[in-house]
Amino acid sequence: MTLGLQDVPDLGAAPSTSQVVLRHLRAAIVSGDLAEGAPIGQDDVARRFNVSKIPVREALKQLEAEGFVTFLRNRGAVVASLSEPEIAQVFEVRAMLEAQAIKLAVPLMTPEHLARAEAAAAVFAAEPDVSQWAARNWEFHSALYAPAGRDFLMGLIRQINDRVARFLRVQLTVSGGHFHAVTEHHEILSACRQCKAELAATLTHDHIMGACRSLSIHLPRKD
Amino acid sequence: MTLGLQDVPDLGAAPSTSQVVLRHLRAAIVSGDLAEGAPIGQDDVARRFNVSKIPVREALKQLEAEGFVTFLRNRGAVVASLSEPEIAQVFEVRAMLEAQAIKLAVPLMTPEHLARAEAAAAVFAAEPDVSQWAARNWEFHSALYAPAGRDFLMGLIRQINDRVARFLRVQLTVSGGHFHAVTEHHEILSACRQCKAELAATLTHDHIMGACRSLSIHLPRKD
DNA sequence: TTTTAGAATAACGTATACGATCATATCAGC
DNA sequence: GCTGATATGATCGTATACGTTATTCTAAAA
Repeated sequence: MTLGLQDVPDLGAAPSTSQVVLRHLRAAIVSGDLAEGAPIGQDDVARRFNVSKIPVREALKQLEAEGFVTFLRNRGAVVASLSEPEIAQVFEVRAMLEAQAIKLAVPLMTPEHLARAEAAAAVFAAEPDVSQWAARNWEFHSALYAPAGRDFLMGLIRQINDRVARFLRVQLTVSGGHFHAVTEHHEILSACRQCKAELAATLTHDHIMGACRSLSIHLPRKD
Repeated sequence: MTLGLQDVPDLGAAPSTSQVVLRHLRAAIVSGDLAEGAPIGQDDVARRFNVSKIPVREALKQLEAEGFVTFLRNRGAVVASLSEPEIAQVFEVRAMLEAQAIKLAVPLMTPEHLARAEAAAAVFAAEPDVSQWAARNWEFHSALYAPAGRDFLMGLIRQINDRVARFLRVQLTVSGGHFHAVTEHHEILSACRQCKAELAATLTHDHIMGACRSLSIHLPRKD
C-alpha cells in the first residue's frame, strides 16, 4: 500500500533560512511596506530575523536578480526604484503578455474556470480594504490566465506584476481606478463567456494600458 | 588642471567578487560549457577562483533567481534543466516578445540601424565557427529590436534567449538549421526595409516557432 | 560663518570555522 | 551471495570574525 503518500509532509521542502528571509523581504517590497529607495541594512535585517548576515545577503542577491533591490557598492541594498518611462515599459510588456495569455486561455476555459474568475472578480469588486485591492486584482487576473496552462508565461506575468505592484496600488486608489477596473473586468469576463478570445485579449490589453495612462497622469509628482 | 581625468580608471566600478563569479558561471552555462544537470560544487568553484564560498553562493543564488541553476536541499546546485514542454513554452514567449519588439522597432529604423542589422546578418551567415552561431544569431536579433528603444523588453528577451541558448545551439546545427535561419533573416530584413512592421513581426514569430518545431523533432532523445 | 581636513563610527564585503546533512563504502546478518 | 545497517568522508548551510569602505561628526582655518 502507498501509505497515504499525499498526507506525508514533504521533508526536504523545509525552507532554508535564506528562503524565509527572501519571502518576507519580497512581500514587504511588493506590498509597499518598504518604500522605494529605502535602504535595507544587512545587520538590521539579520537582527530582526535573528540570523547571521549570510542568509540575508543571499536573499538580497536573489531580489537583485528579480529586480526588486539595487546594490550600491559598499553602501548596501536599497529598494529598486522605477522611473516613469520604465514603468510605462513594464506596463507595455504586461499588456502584451497578459493579452496573449488570455487569448490562449479563452478557448480552454471550462465553466468551472469561468466561475472561479467571476468569483474572483466579485471578491475584488466587494473588497472594502484598499490595501488588499492589488492582491485581489491579481487573483482575478491569474484566474483568467490559468486555463491556458502556460506555467512559464504565468510565472513571468506574476513576476512583472510584482515589480509594479506598488504602482498598481496607487493606480487603483486614484480617481475611481477601482471602479474602472471593476467594470472592465466585467467586460473581459463577458468576452470570455462568449468565447471571443481576440476581444478578450484586446480588452485586457486596453485595461492594462489604461491603467498605465491613468498612472502617468497621477504619478508625475516628481519634484 | 584636470589631471587627465578621462584616463583615470573608475574605482568604485570595480566589480565585486560575487559579480565576477556570477558572470563566469552564467557564461559557462549559457555557452553550454556546463552541461544540463551538471553539479556545481561550491568548494570546487571557490578553489578555482581562489575565493571563499560566500561569493560563490551569492552568485549561485542570483543564477537561481534567473533560472539558470537549481538548488537541491543539502545537495548543492546543478545546472537547471528544461523539459521539452517547458522549452516549447519558452519559445512561445520568445516568439511573442520578439515579434512585438520588431513591430515596435520597424517604424523607428534608420538606414544606420538597417545597415547594422544587415552587417550582423552577414556575419552570422558567414560565421564558420559553429560554436559562435548562437552568439552571432543573438547579435542579429538584438540589432533588429534595438531601434525600438525598449530597454526593459530587450532585457527580458535577452534573458529568455540566454535561458534557451543551449538549445538554440543544437537547433542551429541540426538539419540545416543555420541555413534556414540565414534565409529567414533575409526575409525579415526585407520586410524591415519596406517598413512592413506587421510582416516583419509575423516572420519573426514564425522564425522562432519554426526553430521550436525543429527542436521538438530533433531533441526528443529522451530515454 | 562657511568650508575643509581628519578621525571616529557604522556598515559592507569577504574569509575562516563549525555543526548538520547526505552520499558512499564497509561489515554484520540472513 | 545478497540485503540492510552503520561508519566514514565530503559537502552544504550558517555563524562568527576581520579588514575595508563610506559616512558623519568635530575641529580648525579662511
